[in-house]
Amino acid sequence: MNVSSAEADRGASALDELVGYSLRWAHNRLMADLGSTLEPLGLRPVHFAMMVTIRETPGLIQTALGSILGIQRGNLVPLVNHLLGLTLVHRLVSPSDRRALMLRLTAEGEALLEEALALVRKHEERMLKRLSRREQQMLGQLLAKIGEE
Amino acid sequence: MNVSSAEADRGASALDELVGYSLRWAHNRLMADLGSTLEPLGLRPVHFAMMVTIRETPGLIQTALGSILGIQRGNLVPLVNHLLGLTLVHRLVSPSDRRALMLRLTAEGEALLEEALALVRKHEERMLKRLSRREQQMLGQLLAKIGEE
DNA sequence: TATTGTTATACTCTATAACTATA
DNA sequence: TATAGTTATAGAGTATAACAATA
Repeated sequence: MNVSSAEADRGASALDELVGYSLRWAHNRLMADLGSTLEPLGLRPVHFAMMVTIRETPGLIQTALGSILGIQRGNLVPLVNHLLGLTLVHRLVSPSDRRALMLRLTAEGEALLEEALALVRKHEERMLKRLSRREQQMLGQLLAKIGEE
Repeated sequence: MNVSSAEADRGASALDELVGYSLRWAHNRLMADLGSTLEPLGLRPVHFAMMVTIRETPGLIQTALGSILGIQRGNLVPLVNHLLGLTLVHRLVSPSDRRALMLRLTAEGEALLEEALALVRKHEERMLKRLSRREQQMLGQLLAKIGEE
C-alpha cells in the first residue's frame, strides 16, 4: 500500500469515526516500517516473530510454532525453509515423536536475532516517539481489550 | 488466520512487549469480525470503505478514490467492477476530463450502504465493549499518533 | 509529456484439502 | 483413528510495468 500518498489525500470522513479505520492505518504504517527495518537482514516480520518464538521455547515443534503465531501448518513450510536456507535454524526429529520436527536457532541465528531485536527496538521507538511511556502502556492495554468477550 | 486457536496457545513472550505485536492481533481480530459482518451483504471491508467514500465525495473519480483509500489504480479495477456488477454504483465519464470516470452510488447502493453502516456500528460496539467511551476516544487518538513525525 | 483507466503479472498472506509417515 | 509435516491449490492484498485514450 502506498501509505504516504494515500494519507496526504485523506480528509474528514465518516470512516474516521470508526476505530477500525484508525487501526488499519496504524497497522499499515507500522508494518511497512517494520518490513523495511528487517529487510537488510533478509527477514520479513513473520520470520522475526518465528525466531523470537523458537528461541524462547526449547523443543518447539512446527505445529506448536504455527499455533502460537497463527500460521497454518501448510503455510509454515516455506517460512521455515527460508530460515533453513539462511542457516538461521536447525531442524531435528523429536526423540519422543518421530513425526515431529523440533526447531532451534543456530549460532548464526542467535547472532542475527540479536541484530534484529536491536533494529526492532529502534523501530518501535521511532514509531511511538509521539507517545509518552505511559501512553504506550495504555495503548497496549487498550489494544488487548479489542474483540475480547 | 486462525485467531482463536493461536490465541489459546499464546504465553508470555518478548513479542508481547512490542506494541506492534498487540496491534497485529487487534487488527486481525477486528478485520476478521468486520469481514463476517459484511459478508451477508456481498461486500468486503474494502468495498464498504469505497462506498462510504464515494457517497461523501460528489464527482469522485477512480484515481482519487484509490488515493484516499491507499489502493493503486490497477488494483481498483476489479473492486469497482464488483460494485458495478451488484449495481451499487454508476460510472460516468467526467464532463471536464474525458479520461476520467466519476463514481456515484445508485439508489440500490445508497440503501445497501445504510444497511452496512448499521451492521458496522454494531460490529464496532461489539469489538469495543470492554472499553469505556473515554477509552475508545483515547485509543483513536493514540493510534493516530503511531508513525507520526 | 503527463495522466486516467486498463491489462498483465508477480509475490505475499491466508485457507482448505489430500497425501505420507508415524502415533 | 488421529496427528506432524508436506504438497497443491485458490482467493485476496499489494506492487510494478506497459498500453490506449485523452489532456
